[in-house]
Amino acid sequence: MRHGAVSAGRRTRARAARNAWRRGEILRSAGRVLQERGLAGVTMEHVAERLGLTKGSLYYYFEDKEDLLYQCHLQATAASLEALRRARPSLPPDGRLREVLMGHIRGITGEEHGAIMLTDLETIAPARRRRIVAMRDRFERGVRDIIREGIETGVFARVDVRLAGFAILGAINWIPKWYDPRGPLSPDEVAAQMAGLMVGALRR
Amino acid sequence: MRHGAVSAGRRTRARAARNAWRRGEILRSAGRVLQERGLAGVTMEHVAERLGLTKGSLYYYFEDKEDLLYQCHLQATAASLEALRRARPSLPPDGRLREVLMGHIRGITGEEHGAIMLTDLETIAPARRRRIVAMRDRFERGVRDIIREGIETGVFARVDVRLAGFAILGAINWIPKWYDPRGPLSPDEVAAQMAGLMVGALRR
DNA sequence: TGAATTTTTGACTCGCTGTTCAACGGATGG
DNA sequence: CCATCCGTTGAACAGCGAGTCAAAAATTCA
Repeated sequence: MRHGAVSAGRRTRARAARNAWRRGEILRSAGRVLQERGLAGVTMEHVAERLGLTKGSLYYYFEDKEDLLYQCHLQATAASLEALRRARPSLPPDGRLREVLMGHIRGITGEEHGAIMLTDLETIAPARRRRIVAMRDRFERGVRDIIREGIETGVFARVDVRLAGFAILGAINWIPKWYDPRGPLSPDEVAAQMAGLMVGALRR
Repeated sequence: MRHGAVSAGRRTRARAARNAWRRGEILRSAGRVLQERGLAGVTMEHVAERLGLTKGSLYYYFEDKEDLLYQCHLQATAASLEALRRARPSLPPDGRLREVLMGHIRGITGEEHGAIMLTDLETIAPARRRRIVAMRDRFERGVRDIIREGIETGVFARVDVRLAGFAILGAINWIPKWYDPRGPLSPDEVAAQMAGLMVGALRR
């Protein structure tokens, strides 16, 4: 019995892990297709095809297409928030901002959850959209806080914090439009160079 | 006969002007709907509805949906190129860049051809796409040239020209994602402030 | 006014794509 | 070796939305 229970537990856990991995695979696939064809051109079949599945299978893992898109957004936004959380508070504002931005950029250029930031939130129903927007706002606020602190400390020039935040995040979110992973710059290099550029632009 | 010919000529010209105006109206309508619903959510019916027309009418002015989108892109890109052309060569690099960017921003935030820059070019067939890309490249090259000149003149800091160009244009192209025309900032104010921010970031 | 021309309509077709579901195979556990 | 459950299939359906077109309406011109 105990043995049986453990065994059952093991099975379930292994299954669950497999399941989660599959979900992740689908999300990545969706991210890549999204980047290639643009939101307007993505079909469930495209997403499935890329994994050698049929579109029917996708519905075993996700409620519907919107759910799939939503999870993509969620994951991408969560990754950026994670970068914010991770930034070592011991660093001065410029160093800290650099870390946050690099994390954000890596999340966007990496394979994990291809640049969904770009796609329109308009296609997602209000309830789900609110959650994404709330997370995104929290991230933006975090970035602005660092900029503000930098100005007060005298490390950064006296810019309009709100606008500067928008400008920096816009510059970053735009990266997928021109960045080619097969090009000479690795994701890490882009992250480092772009983050350096931004922080350098703020510094005085 | 001569009279008849002249009269016919007049008629044709007036008609053509009306026709062109209508086309422009449709493009503007498409631009606005595009901004509201995102490329994935735009239907021909939406575009027509906004003007009190039926979608059938649109096909009198445009070949198909792709053609409509293409013309939107064309107009927006042309406007930015125009800003580049207009920039007074007598100005120093920083002033000239400021003028170009302001023109570009006004084109994006204005009513004329609402932010199509945002939407994916992927939905447009290769032949047409090439033309848009060529124009966009010409614009980007123009901006980079100014940046380079500024660096050589010593007005701008020694940044990576390519990356700086991408960053600046990204920051600008992202504006429609957060800018609300009904907010406190007029399009001209946004243009002035953002352009100022960019040029200030480059200046050394 | 009447004829000619431009513009708009609205109903129709048709392909595409999201979604469902009953059935199937394959792995897992006993 | 059987029973069970999981994951996948592929066929079917439904609805949406692009595009068509003959006919109607509006406009222009003589």
